[in-house]
Amino acid sequence: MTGITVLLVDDHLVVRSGLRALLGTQPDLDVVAEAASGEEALELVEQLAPAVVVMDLAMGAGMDGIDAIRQLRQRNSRQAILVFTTYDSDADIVRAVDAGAMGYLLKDATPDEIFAAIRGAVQGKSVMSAPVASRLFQQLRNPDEILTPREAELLSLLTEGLSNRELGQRLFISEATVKTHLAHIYAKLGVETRAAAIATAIRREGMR
Amino acid sequence: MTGITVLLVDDHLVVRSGLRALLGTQPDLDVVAEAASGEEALELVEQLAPAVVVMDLAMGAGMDGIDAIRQLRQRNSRQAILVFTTYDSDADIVRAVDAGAMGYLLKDATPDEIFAAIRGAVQGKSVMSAPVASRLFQQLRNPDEILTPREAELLSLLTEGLSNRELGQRLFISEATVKTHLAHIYAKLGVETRAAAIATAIRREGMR
DNA sequence: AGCAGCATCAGCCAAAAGACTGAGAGACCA
DNA sequence: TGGTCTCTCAGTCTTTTGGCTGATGCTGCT
Repeated sequence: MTGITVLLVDDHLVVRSGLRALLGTQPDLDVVAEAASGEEALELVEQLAPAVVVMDLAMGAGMDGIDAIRQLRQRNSRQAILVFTTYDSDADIVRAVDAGAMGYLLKDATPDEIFAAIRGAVQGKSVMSAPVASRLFQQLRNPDEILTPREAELLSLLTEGLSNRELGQRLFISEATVKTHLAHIYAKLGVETRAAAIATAIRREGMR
Repeated sequence: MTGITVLLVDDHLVVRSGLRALLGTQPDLDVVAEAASGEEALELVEQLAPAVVVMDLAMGAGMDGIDAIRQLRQRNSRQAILVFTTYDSDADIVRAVDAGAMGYLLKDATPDEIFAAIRGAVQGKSVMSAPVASRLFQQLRNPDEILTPREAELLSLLTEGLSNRELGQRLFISEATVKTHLAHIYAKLGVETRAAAIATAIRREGMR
């Protein structure tokens, strides 16, 4: 009678109980354990070998979700890993998929979406929330929006609040060059001011 | 037999079910309804007049938690309002308390803390998570660095990348006033440019 | 060899942001 | 009543940013 065994990983107790309550309504889904940290998750996977791991990315202290996914993959465990998180940051999506996540759900997903994602994951299907999918799709369609390494470097410093002059000094380039790079960055990010660039960089790209 | 009636407000279904499951273990706490938005919350409060409203601050679209709290206070309803959110941003704390919140809990609070906060709130006690309290405490020691509610509101919008003009339009004040507020904010944050202010706001204040 | 992309730089101009001073209205408190 | 705080606004001046055009050297690919 054993259905699909599920391990929940989230540092927030309310989220874990919420998921447990939701999944409890489905006869074929069995939450076999909960973990509040990446470390705990690794242990429990080893002990219980659940079919699916539902994992938050942001985990208070210690190992974060991405690291945990990587570790699981390295131990070539065969769990299907589903990311279940609040933010649809481009960088997080790419990193999670790269680390080996099977699906990517947002916390405002409907119960049906969550159930479907879990059932799909054990069958090797990749499921993601609509906003997440559309972000990935958009990235594939617009390669123009990919920052060059130098631009990314500049953007990273930009999020620390440096002025053009300081950026130039830090990177050993003239202020004119800084401006050129910034203009390109703004165009690629679809913004018009440095403030907006910083805001989108931190939110969308997950920089900090 | 009626216990303390509670309304849950959070745009994430899992969080609502989690809270409902947790509160369900306490015989004296009755979750009478759930709302997924600020608008919905206002309606349900009017209809059901719950003793306590447990409210998330970040709510996808539309009215955010702070606005909802303000509206509730204006309709001089006597609900105790508890903020239940993920981030312990200084600015959010100030604004929420200013708007009329009785307590401020973080989502990684233990069940006992949550229960105690709800029971305390109906008796007029103000309860907050330890990290939140320590932030407020630290602020009291450096009164020069405390942002006024208006400044906090402005800073919050600032982190979205708005220009001075846009800030003025959004807050219905002149650009001159925006500049004055910004000058004060910069002084309090110890920065000199808006970019740096955004950077520190996001890193130090946990805004996003 | 030729072309495309990247990184570098200059100069010009308009717009935005920031520093500084001063000031009035309302709230709150001693 | 007087003092303090907060929020509001104005004007001036300097600095910074951003938009635009154009240009050079390097690399890698075809």
